[in-house]
Amino acid sequence: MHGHGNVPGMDAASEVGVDVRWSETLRTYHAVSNELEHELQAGHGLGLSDFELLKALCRCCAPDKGTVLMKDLEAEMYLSQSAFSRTVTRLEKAGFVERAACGFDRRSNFLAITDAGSERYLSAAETHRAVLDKHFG
Amino acid sequence: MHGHGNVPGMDAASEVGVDVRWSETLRTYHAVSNELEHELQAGHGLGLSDFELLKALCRCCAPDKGTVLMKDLEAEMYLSQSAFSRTVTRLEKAGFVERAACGFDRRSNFLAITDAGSERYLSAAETHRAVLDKHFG
DNA sequence: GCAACATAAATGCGCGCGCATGAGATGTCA
DNA sequence: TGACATCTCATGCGCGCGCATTTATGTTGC
Repeated sequence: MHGHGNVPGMDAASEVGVDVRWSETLRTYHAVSNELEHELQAGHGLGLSDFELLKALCRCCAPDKGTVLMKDLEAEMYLSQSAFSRTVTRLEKAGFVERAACGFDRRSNFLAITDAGSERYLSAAETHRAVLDKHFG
Repeated sequence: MHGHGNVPGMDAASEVGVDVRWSETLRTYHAVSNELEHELQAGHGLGLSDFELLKALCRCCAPDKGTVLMKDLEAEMYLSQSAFSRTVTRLEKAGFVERAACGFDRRSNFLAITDAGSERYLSAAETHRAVLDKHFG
């Protein structure tokens, strides 16, 4: 049953190790992301992708201007282009983010975080850190 | 900005460490699960949850009988009860799994893997291992 | 200048997920 | 026994996701 391969000895052991690493990743991911999702939603009205986008926006934008090109921000995230676009729409409707036209390329948009977005992110980040500390600390 | 807490010194460093562990989990999870999803779907017509259910079914059932109570199998998986139920329905329609009534509690169902399910799982497991080896090996 | 191709973002679509609820079977207790 | 809680599983519903396509621009080669 076990061992489809041709190299005997520590082959099976290393394969088991790979399995263990993956199943621990799965376990950790589901436990933490489920709790993050619930806590962020209940406490701050944010989904995990919403939070991650705000986090990346705070991290990537110039400290003075607070603005990034959407495509650059998208590259920082684990989301498809369409999911990213809709997350931006969601956050814009909530007033946490603003699209701004780019002067030299009218296909592109800048993205800026609003004051409300900044405040919401900062309070959500405390919840976020608390959950992470609980699981990893 | 950093450090909302009360213990100075290595506080900030440990918090960063927690962040890094979580973001690495996120990165690994997305990279591996996306590739697993694509490879399993393209090569064997199975989603990741389908595969994980077959895997748990092979692992949990008695070696001779090949059958488990649905609720027991559900407890082994990172799926809600409804998602689990629908995954079973999907796999049953595909002919990889069979529901069987439980004699002494008519609420319950046994779940059994079929020969076709076993074959499909075994070939998919090779793809699965290859992807895992590529990322972790 | 213009046709062909490339890029940024939005949108139509189907799918799998979780939550809430429903349907049916079983357990409990007066 | 009858009323009611509990358990197992299925289903209605809305949501966020990725894929494919569309729309609007830019860019390149002739």
